[in-house]
Amino acid sequence: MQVPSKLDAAAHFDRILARVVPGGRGLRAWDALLRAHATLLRQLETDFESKTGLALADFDVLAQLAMAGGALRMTELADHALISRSGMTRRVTRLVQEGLVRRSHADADGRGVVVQLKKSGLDRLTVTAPVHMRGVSDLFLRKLDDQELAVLESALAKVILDCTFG
Amino acid sequence: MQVPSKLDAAAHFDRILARVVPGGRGLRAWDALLRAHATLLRQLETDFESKTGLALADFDVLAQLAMAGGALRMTELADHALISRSGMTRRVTRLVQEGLVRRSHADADGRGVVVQLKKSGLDRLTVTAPVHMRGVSDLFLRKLDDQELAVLESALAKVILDCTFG
DNA sequence: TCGATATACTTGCAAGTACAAGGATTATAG
DNA sequence: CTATAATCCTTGTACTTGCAAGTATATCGA
Repeated sequence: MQVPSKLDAAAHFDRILARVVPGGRGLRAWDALLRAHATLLRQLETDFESKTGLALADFDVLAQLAMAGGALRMTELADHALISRSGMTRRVTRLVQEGLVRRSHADADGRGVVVQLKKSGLDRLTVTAPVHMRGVSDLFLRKLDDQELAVLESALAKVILDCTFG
Repeated sequence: MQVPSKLDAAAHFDRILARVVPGGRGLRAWDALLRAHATLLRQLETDFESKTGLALADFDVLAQLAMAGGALRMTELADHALISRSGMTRRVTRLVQEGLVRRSHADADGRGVVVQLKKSGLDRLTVTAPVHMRGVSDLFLRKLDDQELAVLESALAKVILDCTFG
């Protein structure tokens, strides 16, 4: 038989699930995490880019730099932004071309590159940050109460892994 | 001044944040969501692919088909898998080449394409599903108690949007 | 009935990503 | 002091993605 019957497929899959995750415990939470992340980010990226002309990924780099006091090494920047080092190299190249950040050499380490936020970058951040924060607030924060946010924060913090990208 | 001083950048950014999100309410929850998703998926994808030789994205298609009873239209499949229709076209093409699913025409709609899980696809799913479920269980479910999972499920369900991809 | 519009899927294309390899510098061990 | 290994970043390459346009079918309105 090439194509399993309708009932077979679903029932069979359910049995396999039940063997590893009894009662499907928490699987709906996992699914909700995937759906919430995918749809929220999709919407936030689209809205942000259309309103500001800036890619949300580029905004994130500027914000990470600002939160770190204005400068970070390439590797730190990549870790903070959750992308690979090679990806960050190209992203920084774009931001340098747009005049928002500058590259300079690390004082103590000849291999290192320090990315610095320029005034124009901080200005751009100043204008665009409220747009993004408003988006996060409207689509996420305002829909949840303080207790929910507290549980989200502590629970999700427990499952964060320490892994590098690329 | 090309490069803002260290204190300026961070303090300035904090002030902007505080204007839109007083007290930074819930922003750490948002950040935890992004980090948890990125690091968990990274690890799960790497582990799963190395253990089974199957891309996690392909596994997801097979699982969605099984849960739906064995067959879905292209558009439904794309919606379930949270990717664009064009992306699903290519993914299904790969799965057809591997002999795991088949394309057939929708009975009532000449435009439609129905993707059907084949026996070999269900077999592949049977072998690989425990690997993925075990990963989700180890990295996510087992680290959280029932109450945390319940709050995650209900809270995240509230923020899921109804948007299409591509 | 027939033309206009909408929907379903596929394909061309541009953009982004990660992996692997490479060049440069620093750290470590003998 | 030197050789080896480790680290930091960049570049080559292959792959994946989504958007926009194209083709085919279906639906709606006059």
